[in-house]
This record gives sequence, structure tokens and C-alpha cells, in this order.
Amino acid sequence: MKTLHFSVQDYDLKKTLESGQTFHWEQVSGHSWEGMISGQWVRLSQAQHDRITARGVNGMGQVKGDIIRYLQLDVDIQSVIKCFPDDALMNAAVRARKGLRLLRQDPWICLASFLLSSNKRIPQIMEIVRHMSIRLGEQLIHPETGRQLHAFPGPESIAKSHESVLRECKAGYRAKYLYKCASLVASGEYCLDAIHVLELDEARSKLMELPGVGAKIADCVLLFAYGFSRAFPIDVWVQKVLGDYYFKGATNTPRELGALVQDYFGDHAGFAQQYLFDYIRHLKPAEWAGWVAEGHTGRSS
DNA sequence: GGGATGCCTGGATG
DNA sequence: ACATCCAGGCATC
Repeated sequence: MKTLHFSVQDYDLKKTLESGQTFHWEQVSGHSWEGMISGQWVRLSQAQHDRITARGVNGMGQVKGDIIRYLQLDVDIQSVIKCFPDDALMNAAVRARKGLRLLRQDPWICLASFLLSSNKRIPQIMEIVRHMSIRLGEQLIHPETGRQLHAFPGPESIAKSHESVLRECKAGYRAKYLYKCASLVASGEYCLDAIHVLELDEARSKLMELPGVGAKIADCVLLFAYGFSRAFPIDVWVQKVLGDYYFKGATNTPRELGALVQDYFGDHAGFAQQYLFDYIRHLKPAEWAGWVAEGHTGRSS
């Protein structure tokens, strides 16, 4: 057993793990979560605001770098936030969701998770991921607790399975997409690694070639797995932010809207999106109505 | 090419 | 109770 300590600033592990960018972390106490990073079992904890602890099972040498990368511990979030537009809603979101970060996830796990996300709430997505991990994921036995652990299933494992198995895991109509994507990736016909070297627009188009992957899912994977910090997923929540607040009244095509977003939110638009999304998701309807009534007035005072 | 419609499923709403 | 609606979308027509 080895424990690693990381000193952090403006990093809220709870907000980050519960912000809907990942669906496989299991909360085991008020400030601890268990999951896997690079195939290794890890328990992450944050009892104090300035320290995150990672506990692993053995030889954590290699894993340290993986954890830093996964949690994006070397990102200077203040310099990112400085790039955000200076308006009232954006500032409120940054203040309210202080410590929210973006993770750098494994592309396959991220892609598969978001394929499962359409028309589902977060707890239901987590439920499907649990079922799939138990049914198809690699099984590990924790050397000390003896607990069984199940990794998120790789594309090969799913491809060797069957669409009906995914349906038994409650994936519903998404099963077909996930099965097809797994088959394409497992066979080598589609290479997830090739995305890394592409420009944002090319990478996006490439991901959208996959069955079941549209603009929203592509942008989630680009932002949460490939680290394109300009990728800006527009889901129903963010749609509200854009349509009811920032660009009210303008009937834009998705393409025009994308251009407006890139122009307004800048080089770290994806981070801004995550703060806005997480902020309004926690607002009461009346509070959101207040923002809409006030409207976007450009720069805050 | 923008705009409806169906899709699995479970929880919320009436 | 029981029907209906709708979720962090996408493909299809």
C-alpha cells in the first residue's frame, strides 16, 4: 500500500468528480472516492482544501504521473479563468463553483460513457456503467480488502460480447451504438489515438464519423479526454445558457452558434462551459429566471 | 437543410 | 393506481 499526497490550490475534488464529466467513481465516504486510473485501483481523498491524497495498492511509481495527468494537477486554473469573458453570470459561476476542474480521461472510457448519456440522468448513466463493468470489465481482487473491483470494459471485451448483453445492462437503444463503436475500435478500423494529432475541427469531424456520436458527445470527448480546451459541448443546459442569456433572440444555426461561442468564450471555452453548466445545474429555477430577466449586459460592473 | 419523431428505461408529475 | 412526460442526443425522414 502506498499513499501519495498532492498539495493543491483551487481544486475541489468533490465538485470535479460530481460535475458530470465522469461516471465511474464510487463515493466511499464524505470526501473519498474509489475508482481506476490507467487500470490501477485508486482511492482519492480530499479532507483539506489544499491537499489531495491518492491511495493505491502497490508500486505507485508509474501511477503518480498518471494521477497527475488524470486530475490535471499541473494546470494553473487561475490563468485559465483569467481568459474567461468578464460578465456577471460567468463571474458568478466561477465564484460559486470554485475549485471545479477538468479531468483528462481515457478516450475510450469517456467516449463509451457519453454514448450512454443521451436521454439519461447522471445516476442512471452511473448505473449502466456499473452493470457493464461487473458484466464485462476486467476483474481485480483488492489485495488487502479482498473486495472485487471491476474495470470499465475495454472495446475488445464489448466487441466479443453482444448488443443484447449491453441491453441487459440497461443501455437501451444506446447499446447498438456502443457495440458498433467497440467493434470498430477493437478491430483497429477506427483509431482513437489518431485523434490526438488533429486540429479541433478535424478531430470533431473524425469522432462524429462514429455511429451514435453527434456534436455534443464529440465535444465532450474532445474536452474531457483529449484536452481540447476550446471544445464546447452544448447540451440542453448549456443551450439554455446560450439561448436565454448570452445570445437571446438570435436564431442561430448550430454552426453560427459555435462561431459566436468560440469568439465570446475564447481559448478556454470548454472550461467556461463546465463552470456555467455546473453553476446553473445547481440553481433553483427561480434563480435562473432571475438571470434571464436581468439578461446579458456585457461586462459586469 | 431545418424541423419533427422514435428510441430504452426509470423516476417524477398529474 | 395509472398514464404521461421527459431526461446532459442521435439518426432518420
